[in-house]
Amino acid sequence: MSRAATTSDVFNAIAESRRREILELLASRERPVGDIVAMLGLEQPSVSKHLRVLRDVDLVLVRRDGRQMLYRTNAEAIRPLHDWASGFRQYWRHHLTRIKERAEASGRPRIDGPE
Amino acid sequence: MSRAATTSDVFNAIAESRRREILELLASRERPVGDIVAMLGLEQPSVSKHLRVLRDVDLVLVRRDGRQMLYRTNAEAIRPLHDWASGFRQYWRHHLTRIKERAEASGRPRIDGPE
DNA sequence: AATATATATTCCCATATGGGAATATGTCAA
DNA sequence: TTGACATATTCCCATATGGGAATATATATT
Repeated sequence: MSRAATTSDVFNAIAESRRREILELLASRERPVGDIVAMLGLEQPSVSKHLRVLRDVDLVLVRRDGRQMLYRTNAEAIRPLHDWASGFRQYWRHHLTRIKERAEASGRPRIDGPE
Repeated sequence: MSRAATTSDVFNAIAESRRREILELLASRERPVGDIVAMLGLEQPSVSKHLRVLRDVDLVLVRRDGRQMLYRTNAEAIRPLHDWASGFRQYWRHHLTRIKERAEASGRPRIDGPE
């Protein structure tokens, strides 16, 4: 097997930094493709291809307005990513904090149980 | 140019679901490679290769214990990902909810505080 | 209809996989 | 030293890019 498709899920889709930039641009307001091309300095076909990937995983929504296609970020689709990362928050506190907590709470059932 | 290397950054490294599973396993405690192989049902070389990628972007830390290599997740490295996704939180609330909140709570401190 | 404008798609190509198989490396035990 | 155990690395291969160039599609304008 080879690497998973960029359109297989949100995690793969945002692996590309250009696509993350596009999502940032389209988060606060919808914009036509041409604006993205101008703002990021990419080739138009390149932007269209990235948008296609983002659309396939529902990270952006589109609507037509005359000859323009107006894209905007579907922030809701980024949530799973945020939630996944949030699961690690409890572990990224500084060591000192963790040691302190452990000392203060000795006797308490294992915080860090098996599995 | 082709697709970016999985070791180019955290975003590319976690694009692979197997690697995300490994990070979850190693978040609460360090474990030898063999345990990961058994728990995820993957081939040993495959696990070693995934661990190599995770190491290259500092998503895991290692120490040797006899012939075993004990790996554990470096949660701190997942933070950039979480932070990036957090930037979109303000946009993923439902419209109705947002409108309602705005109407009811003008002036009230944020329910959904920072972090 | 003919032309211009805005996007999308297709083709080609160098590159980076991820899995399987085989092999190398490192460490402990007898 | 020899053998067993635990990991890591290398090779091979099918697949999926992402960028550039060329082309197709859709819509507005005259």
